[in-house]
Amino acid sequence: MPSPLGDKIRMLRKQKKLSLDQLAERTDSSKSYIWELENKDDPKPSAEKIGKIAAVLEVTAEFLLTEATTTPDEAVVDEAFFRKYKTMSEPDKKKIRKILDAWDDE
Amino acid sequence: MPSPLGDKIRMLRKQKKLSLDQLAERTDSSKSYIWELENKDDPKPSAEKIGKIAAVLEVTAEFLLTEATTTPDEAVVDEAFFRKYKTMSEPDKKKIRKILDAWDDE
DNA sequence: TGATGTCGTTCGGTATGCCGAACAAATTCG
DNA sequence: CGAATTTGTTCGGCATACCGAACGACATCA
Repeated sequence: MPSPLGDKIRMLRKQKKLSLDQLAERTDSSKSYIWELENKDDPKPSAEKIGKIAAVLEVTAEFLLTEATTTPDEAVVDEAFFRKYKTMSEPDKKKIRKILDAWDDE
Repeated sequence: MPSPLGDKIRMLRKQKKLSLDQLAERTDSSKSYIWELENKDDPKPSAEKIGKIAAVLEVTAEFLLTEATTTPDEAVVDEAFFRKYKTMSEPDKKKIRKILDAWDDE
């Protein structure tokens, strides 16, 4: 019954050898709530909590929240793409963004 | 009485010429709630809502939550773009890459 | 053995995130 | 101008995020 978010939190917490109490303390939460995040069905924490938890666990909030749907080697290609994008001029980048923006308007 | 978060949302929303209703629709929210985020004292939205709002406004969630200024700098916009790109299907991503590859041999 | 401590689990209550619907203001258009 | 439409605002209420406190499970150590 746990969620991907819960699994990630538990895994990272144990990796850092923290108890529920310790993680709770460092994230201004209660341990019962950390437990809920790890074990309940579909937790919907606030941005604030996720931010603090991510900081303590030394990952990005994005990592905790997204489903990691790409394979590692896809990720490499994506990173390369992003690097190239960043070398472009601002007006050109804007054009690319526009293209992406309009992508799924039927 | 508005918060920094509220100011940023309002600013970016107007910049994109969206009404409360339109932004609400695109973020699976109600317009009354978007209004609350913009105008209430100390809003504490869920990570889910902030993620969706950030995506539509084309900034990062961290920018909305932590940054002091109301206007995102280039890096924030780039990062938001990259996140949006990563949500696309692999074939679609490939097309975008092709476009970028063909960019500078005019 | 049983006292002490640490860890995870459960649960009742409170605050508030978030909603829909009604209302007010502004804007468009005849 | 007035009617229609679009925008922003207010408000009552449901659902749930988040809490503290009590509980059981397990290890440690006298």
